[in-house]
Amino acid sequence: MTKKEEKKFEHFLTEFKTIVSKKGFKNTTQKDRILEILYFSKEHLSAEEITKKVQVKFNMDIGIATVYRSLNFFEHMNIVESLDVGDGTKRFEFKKEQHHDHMICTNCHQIIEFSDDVIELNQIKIAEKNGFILEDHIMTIYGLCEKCQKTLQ
Amino acid sequence: MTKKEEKKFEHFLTEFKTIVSKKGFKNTTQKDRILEILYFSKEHLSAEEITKKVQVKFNMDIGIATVYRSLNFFEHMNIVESLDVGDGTKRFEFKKEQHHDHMICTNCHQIIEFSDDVIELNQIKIAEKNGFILEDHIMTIYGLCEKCQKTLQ
DNA sequence: CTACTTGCAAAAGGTTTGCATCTGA
DNA sequence: TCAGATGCAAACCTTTTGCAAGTAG
Repeated sequence: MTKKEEKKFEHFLTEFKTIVSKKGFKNTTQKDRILEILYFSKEHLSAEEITKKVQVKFNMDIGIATVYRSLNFFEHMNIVESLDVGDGTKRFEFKKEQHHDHMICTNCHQIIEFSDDVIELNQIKIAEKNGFILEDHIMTIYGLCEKCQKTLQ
Repeated sequence: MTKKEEKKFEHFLTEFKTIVSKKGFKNTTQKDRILEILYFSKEHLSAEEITKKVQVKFNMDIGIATVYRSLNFFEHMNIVESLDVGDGTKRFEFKKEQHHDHMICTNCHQIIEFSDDVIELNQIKIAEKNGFILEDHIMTIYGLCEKCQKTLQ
């Protein structure tokens, strides 16, 4: 990761911790580390993977329960979102500024991210039409990726 | 359910059982009953709910393992699909002719079905653009339904 | 007959919870 | 100081699996 990205993260973290304090929660090293792993991860991580990455990168052992509790906390704080890939575990990712959706290979579980304005717009329309207050949405396309198409031939 | 719907189901079941036989699998009363419950259910059912409904409607006890195995079998046969509502259980529904997506209330977990041609079309485009062979897709919108908007005020 | 199914109970696997201890503010 | 956070282990829940017995074709 570049110096610039690091700065960006540090800035985000400082701001986030202020909000946490204001809401009466406490900032801890554990939360910081988990967040840092999520922030810089290009993959969607499971709780167990996060635990391991924290151990490797920061030489710090965190209880898996703490990881789950932090993840739920971050989800409530709306800075992390979870995703069901269909491999039996919940996976988490840092919520980027711009929304995106996922395309998942049913064979190798590889995840490709994409975003599409037309779909975004239509989701809003549909929610309105049904009287829903839109909170979030998941659009996941399942299929065979190019690599697996060849492998399975 | 009307007589006409019953006829339709019987016809479907006969046809499906022929395919099952051809593929070398066996037809059983258990599978028939589970399928009948799914076919006529307006809700998306969990394995446990299906087990209970079979017991009530047909006065027949089915092991939960059998229900799960049948459900997986039906999914492979492409006549049933599963859905993650976010309440900790997998839910199943009979695959209707026309595809539809789901809008789920994050408070009461009520499910509204909808379909939207624009979204369907764009999914195909996105899959193509990324070299995926489209198999399936999930489009789920999360929000607060009208009822819960009032309740939570 | 015999390969596929079922049912039971045990196992598995992910996630949550109770509780004593610790710690940030 | 003390409410919130952590870590451990146990508990929970849903789903899967091994195996002996049953049954469709």
